[in-house]
Amino acid sequence: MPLAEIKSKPRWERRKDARPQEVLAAALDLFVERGYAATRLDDVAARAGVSKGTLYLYFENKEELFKEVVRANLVSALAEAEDYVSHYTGKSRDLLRGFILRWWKHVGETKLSGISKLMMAESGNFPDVARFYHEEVIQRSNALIIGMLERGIERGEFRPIDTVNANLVIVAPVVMLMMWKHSFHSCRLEPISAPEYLDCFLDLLLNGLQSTADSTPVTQSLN
Amino acid sequence: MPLAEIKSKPRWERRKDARPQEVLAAALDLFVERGYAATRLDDVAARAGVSKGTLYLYFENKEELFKEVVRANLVSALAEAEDYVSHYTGKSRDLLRGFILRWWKHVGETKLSGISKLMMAESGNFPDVARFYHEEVIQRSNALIIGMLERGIERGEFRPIDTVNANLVIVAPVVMLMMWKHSFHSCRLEPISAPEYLDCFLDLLLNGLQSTADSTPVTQSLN
DNA sequence: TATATTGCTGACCGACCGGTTAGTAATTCA
DNA sequence: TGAATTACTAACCGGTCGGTCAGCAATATA
Repeated sequence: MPLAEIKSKPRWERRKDARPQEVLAAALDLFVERGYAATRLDDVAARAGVSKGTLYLYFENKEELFKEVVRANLVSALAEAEDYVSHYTGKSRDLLRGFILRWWKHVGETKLSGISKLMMAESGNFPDVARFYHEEVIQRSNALIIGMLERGIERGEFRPIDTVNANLVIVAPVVMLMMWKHSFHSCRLEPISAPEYLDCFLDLLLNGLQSTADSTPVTQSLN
Repeated sequence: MPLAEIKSKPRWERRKDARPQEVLAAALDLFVERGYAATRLDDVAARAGVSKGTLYLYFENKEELFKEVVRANLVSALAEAEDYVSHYTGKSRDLLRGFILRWWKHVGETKLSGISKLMMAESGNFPDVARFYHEEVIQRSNALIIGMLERGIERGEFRPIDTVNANLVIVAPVVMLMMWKHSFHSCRLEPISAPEYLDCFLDLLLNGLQSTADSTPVTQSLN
């Protein structure tokens, strides 16, 4: 019914307010699927249901679009995590476990994990984006984890260790899990089971951290 | 002295035997520096001191060139590691520590770490290369580490744990260290100290693995 | 020195992609 | 209803890059 359609529907609509959100959503999808460099703005536009020119009405260029995607998703998730940690009153090991499991739930097992993967993968080729991400996400997350480790050591719950390096060692398995999800998925016959992997990791980690003064057994649980 | 040069030097030489090695060396450098997709064959050719056309005399295309780089470097290093492990007779914890430190020395702290990073970063966009790397490198390395964990558990040196997931958890900090070297180096004021990081990691890991039956203290050393 | 062989060059092709802009059509307002 | 406004489109531009190929020049041979 081409004739009817011409009457009923305009070829496109003016929707100034809704466009930015729709573009951000499309961009998130594609950046996660293909990475930064390999994402074509033509495709972002198509998925958002607009033409490429429209992107440039709302975003300065590819880099700024990407930054907005990060701000709208990861930075906000990080703020929530900071809130969670600062209000926690229980044992340090439960705080650390809780933080890691929550981070996995809110980032790792969602699309957002693709952003972390992408940054590890491509920051070398895009120093400006790298600096932005390092300041807005990485440094804040590092401070958070180091703080938790210091808390545990001060309270005699953790062995005294090198917190700066331990932070990196702790982050590594979580980031790697996110990366695997987005890298060799086409090769692995059975994908990694995140709950089992995290159980195994937390078991090793918390046993490795435990102070000899604190003889409470390290229990495992996913909540 | 352009006139003298014309007499003394030909504009180029025929060196059929040396070319492939020189191209492989140049390709390794550039793949490590920029990643797979971002490496231009024109640049590889320039660094190898030949024209782009020459690359195609010795390698079918970009993908095959990359595979040859991997074979000539990583696959051979892996074969040596397999040899080391199969001939080891001491304690499992020392075997595991020795394996990790050797891997760091032979791969992590050399250019080769860039290849591991590159594969994590781009395998999603190049499924054929991913499959090749998964079969030639990842699966073999997994088998090696799982074997060491089983050895430790059988001998009562390690707690009985989920070896498949533990393998991934153990690899993660090492791979991440390799990746950091090639990703946010432009942001970090002081780069991560690999020896301290690995010390911290091995301390946490070996304490986390230790069986209660085996009360020998976990000592630290870098050799 | 003349001829044959072949390693190598570099100009070229076509597809791709970030970014621009002239023009068009949906909407608003008098 | 007509004019003014502006959100939006689509064709276009310049630069890039993997891959090709006709021809040239370095070597081998005689």
